[in-house]
Amino acid sequence: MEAALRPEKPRTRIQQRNRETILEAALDVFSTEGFRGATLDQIAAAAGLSKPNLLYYFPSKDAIYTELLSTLLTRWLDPLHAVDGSGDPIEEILSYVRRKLEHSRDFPRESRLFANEIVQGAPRILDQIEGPLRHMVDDKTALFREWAEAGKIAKVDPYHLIFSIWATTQHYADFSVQVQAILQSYEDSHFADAEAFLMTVFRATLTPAKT
Amino acid sequence: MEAALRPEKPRTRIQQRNRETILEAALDVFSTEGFRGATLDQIAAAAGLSKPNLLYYFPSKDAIYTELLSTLLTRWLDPLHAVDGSGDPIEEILSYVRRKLEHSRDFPRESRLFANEIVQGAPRILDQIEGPLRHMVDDKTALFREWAEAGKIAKVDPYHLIFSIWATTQHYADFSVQVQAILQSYEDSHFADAEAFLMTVFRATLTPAKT
DNA sequence: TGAATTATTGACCAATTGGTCAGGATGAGG
DNA sequence: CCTCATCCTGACCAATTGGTCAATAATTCA
Repeated sequence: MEAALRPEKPRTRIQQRNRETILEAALDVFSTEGFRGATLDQIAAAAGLSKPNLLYYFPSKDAIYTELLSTLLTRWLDPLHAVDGSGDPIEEILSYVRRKLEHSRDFPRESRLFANEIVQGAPRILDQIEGPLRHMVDDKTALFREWAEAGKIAKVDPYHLIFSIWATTQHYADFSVQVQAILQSYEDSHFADAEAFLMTVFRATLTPAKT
Repeated sequence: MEAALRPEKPRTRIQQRNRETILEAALDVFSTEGFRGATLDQIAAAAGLSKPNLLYYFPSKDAIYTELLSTLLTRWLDPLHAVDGSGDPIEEILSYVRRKLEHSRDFPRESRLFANEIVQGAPRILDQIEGPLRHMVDDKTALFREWAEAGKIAKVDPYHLIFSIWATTQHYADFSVQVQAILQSYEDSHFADAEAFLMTVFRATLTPAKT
């Protein structure tokens, strides 16, 4: 049973190390070139391995990409999972924004890989989106709606609220070239400003109108 | 002089028609596959022409792509150009948001093509971004800053304001697959909701605090 | 109509790409 | 030290891809 779900675990140290090296290099290449744009030769070069050696550890280019995508998606969803009814609603949502922004700062390649996949029609991840992702969003929007009914946050469309959080936070990873070209900041210095700005925006949006 | 700036204008009717057919088909293909992912065969098939015939009208794959990109960029920037000091500041900015959202609804392929290019590091449009685009943004942020000083809009970072407008509006084109998977709306029906939501967000963000 | 210009194509090419395979190198365990 | 499994590679392959070219078809226009 276990074996059926996770058919292969790396056995030797070498396997462990090389699989990781490959995935790391592949993330670099796939995130800037997209699936079709990336070549095994590029990945092999980036990993410091020969192309046949890549294919000793992974059955195909597709397999590398798919593995990256699936591990990526869980991490992408994690912050949303953490949103629950325990704390102050507005602070809860603002924390989510903050976590997503940190995600963009700390894992920009993952964000770009995901962006590439979605922009191009999500050909190999659509079922994940229509399944788990959609369900979790449905869950959280229900929670947001409760909060709105109870007057704890302003009455805004919860789906579009989530979209706007995704859009504004991911922007700093996905469009970082543009952001840096405009701000002429070559480090991550602008993330602090971005956070301050987004806190203002979402606090203003979510604070209920005075009765 | 004129000729130097626009070295080649389509001469015959056939040229006019076929160049347009090709660009239209190429927009379809490039926007969903990215530059490297797209093939001349795909574009030729989509255009209903033979591959050598494509290359009779355009010198290379690159040339088709570049032509699309440059015409696209001007249209992308147009709405920002239209923002000036003539009207009420908040309404002026909200109009900009509305126009950008309409752009996403009416020209999603252009938006995705642009997104593809930027996500992948803007290899063939970076100078356009560092030049004209950045200058216009610098212009408009200066205007926003004046408005903020004068107390006509809230004091928010004008650069991040613009980023957030781009991010939230383009999201509906670039990530339309995701949006539609979550909302399960297969038409553009959600654009009206998105507009209402974004109007709320930016009005709340820009309305100055009561003194 | 007929000559000149423009449009179109099949056949072809060199380079690239994902992937295979037989055999050799390098470990780990006894 | 020997053996066996793991690891690695050069050489190779078929398919794809951007692009060329000579020859043919269609238009244009006098």
